[in-house]
Amino acid sequence: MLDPVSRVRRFNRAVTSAVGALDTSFLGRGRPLGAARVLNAIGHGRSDVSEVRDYLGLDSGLMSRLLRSLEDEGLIETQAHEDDARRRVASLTRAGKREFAAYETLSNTQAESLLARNAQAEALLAAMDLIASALTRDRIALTERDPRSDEARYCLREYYAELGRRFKQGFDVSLSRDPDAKDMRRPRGSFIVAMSDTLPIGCIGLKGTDHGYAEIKRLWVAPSARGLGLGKRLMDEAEDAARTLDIALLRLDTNSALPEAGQLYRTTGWREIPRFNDDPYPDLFFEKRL
Amino acid sequence: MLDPVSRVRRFNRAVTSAVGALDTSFLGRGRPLGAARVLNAIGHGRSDVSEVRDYLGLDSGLMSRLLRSLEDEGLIETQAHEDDARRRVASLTRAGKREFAAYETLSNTQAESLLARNAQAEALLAAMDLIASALTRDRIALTERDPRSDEARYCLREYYAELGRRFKQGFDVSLSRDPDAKDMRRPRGSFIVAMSDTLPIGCIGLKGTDHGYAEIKRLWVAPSARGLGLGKRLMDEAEDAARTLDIALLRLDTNSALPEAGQLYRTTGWREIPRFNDDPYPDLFFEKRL
DNA sequence: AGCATTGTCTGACTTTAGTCAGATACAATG
DNA sequence: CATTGTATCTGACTAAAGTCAGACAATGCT
Repeated sequence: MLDPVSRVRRFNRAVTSAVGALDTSFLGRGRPLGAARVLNAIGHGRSDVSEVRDYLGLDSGLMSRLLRSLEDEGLIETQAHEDDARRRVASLTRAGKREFAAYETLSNTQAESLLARNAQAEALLAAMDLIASALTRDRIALTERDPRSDEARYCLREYYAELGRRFKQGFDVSLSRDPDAKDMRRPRGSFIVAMSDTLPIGCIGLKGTDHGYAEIKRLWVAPSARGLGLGKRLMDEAEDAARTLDIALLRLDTNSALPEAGQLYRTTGWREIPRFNDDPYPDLFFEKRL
Repeated sequence: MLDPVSRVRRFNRAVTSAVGALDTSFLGRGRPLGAARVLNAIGHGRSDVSEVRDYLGLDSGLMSRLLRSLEDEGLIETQAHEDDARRRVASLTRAGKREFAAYETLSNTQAESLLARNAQAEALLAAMDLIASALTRDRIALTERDPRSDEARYCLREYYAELGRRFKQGFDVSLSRDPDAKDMRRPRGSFIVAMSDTLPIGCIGLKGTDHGYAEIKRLWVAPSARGLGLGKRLMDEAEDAARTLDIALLRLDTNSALPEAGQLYRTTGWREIPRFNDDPYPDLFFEKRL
């Protein structure tokens, strides 16, 4: 009843019935669930037939029939892939887009009503983020993004907000050496965002300089994604990016108010060095040779 | 991507595939899901056929056939209900108990592996409790329990622990006027536990005295279940219990370090009165005439 | 060019889930 | 004791999901 396993299982039961309710609402549009799922997968940008099939785990025969039934309804069109005529690419027709939008509205409405029913919506959302990150930890994708992209800017905002909370004196980005976006773009550098499904949950910047080394900047992991080893993965990815850019020496600065960061650097081959810049915030400096 | 609705939907997707995986693992025992669900419902103590049918939402014809197939497998036996021969009662055979235990092991193993994969298991469990409570808020059952039952004692332990955290001077139950269990049993009083599925998430005690009034004691709501109006429901239930016991006057004491409690009393017809006991912890005293 | 491989489609099939209209046996009621 | 109601069961049906073996065309490889 009260042990951890029971609590997980209670959660499973609660969530199973909630998920079942969403499935049921999807049936309200007069189409079997299988066809609805294919339509939605296509609507969400999975145009390649084999991609949809893998995503939904369908047999190729079944997949083909579901496509046919959606075609008969006039909701999708398929054509051969331009590079490989064996592969087929599906797209929504005008009617298909309308139908997809109707499913989106259903999903959004049920999500909104869940939030509206709940007084402590922010706590609920934080709990959902945490669980979703834990469940999809094997599917966290590290992707190179432009440092000015929505995803990157979301991460940076969250990162600055967290520094503001953790530094006694707060954090004002204009006082810090804010790296120029172009220093974190290839070929000078790189910016990597960790995506869990559609949510950015971590980032790291590799900032090129003219001093014979590159800097690691803006390493951030969302609170909901801590404990998954994501910081290490981001760091490894940034080091790989540095190697592809023929960068042999990395430096970074950090603050002793972020002990978990210092710990990570010390255990992954970084060496503490004297201060190498005049940024007012950091008080710890590291270097690593690749 | 980052708005509340997207976060809920990301959670839904993450959880759908995790839950789907559990269903799939249940298929590994060579039995359709429907039959497995019936077997598990019976294993969990739902012996009455109509009870299982309601719980699983099955048509009576389908239910009958699933029972038959489990009987053919030698996993269950059915017999007429002893008070009403129309109703049937199902029970597991020896082989059925083994099979049920195997399903339990599957569920437990997957729950354990989820926890084991995760460094921050306690945070994950807290998030799961919160979400499960929010999703099942319409199914929270208030049930009278013996104050010495496992469920009641779990609630009281949690209650004392919370007081210890919230009182500056801590909380030592031996210094407080700990109500005797028999004062919170009928006919002198009552003890009510709020159950969400199998988890106790709140409690309240009605303690009989010999002074012409009864006291409300040990009103507690689990952190994961706050914001659902559960405190008010527990209080209403305790007042109802008092009425059935012909108690006309209620008193309670509380502490100003628990502002949400004082707020609840003030808005539900309680009147502040002078101190009526010498317990060292409370500093606020209320009375309500029924 | 010849041959194996790949991606999709078709037809024939099975299993699972679910519906619905009686049939049957028992219980409650006046 | 007849009537009405209730719980379950049976038979006949449908829809949906899934499986499997081959067909077919395009592609890749030697």
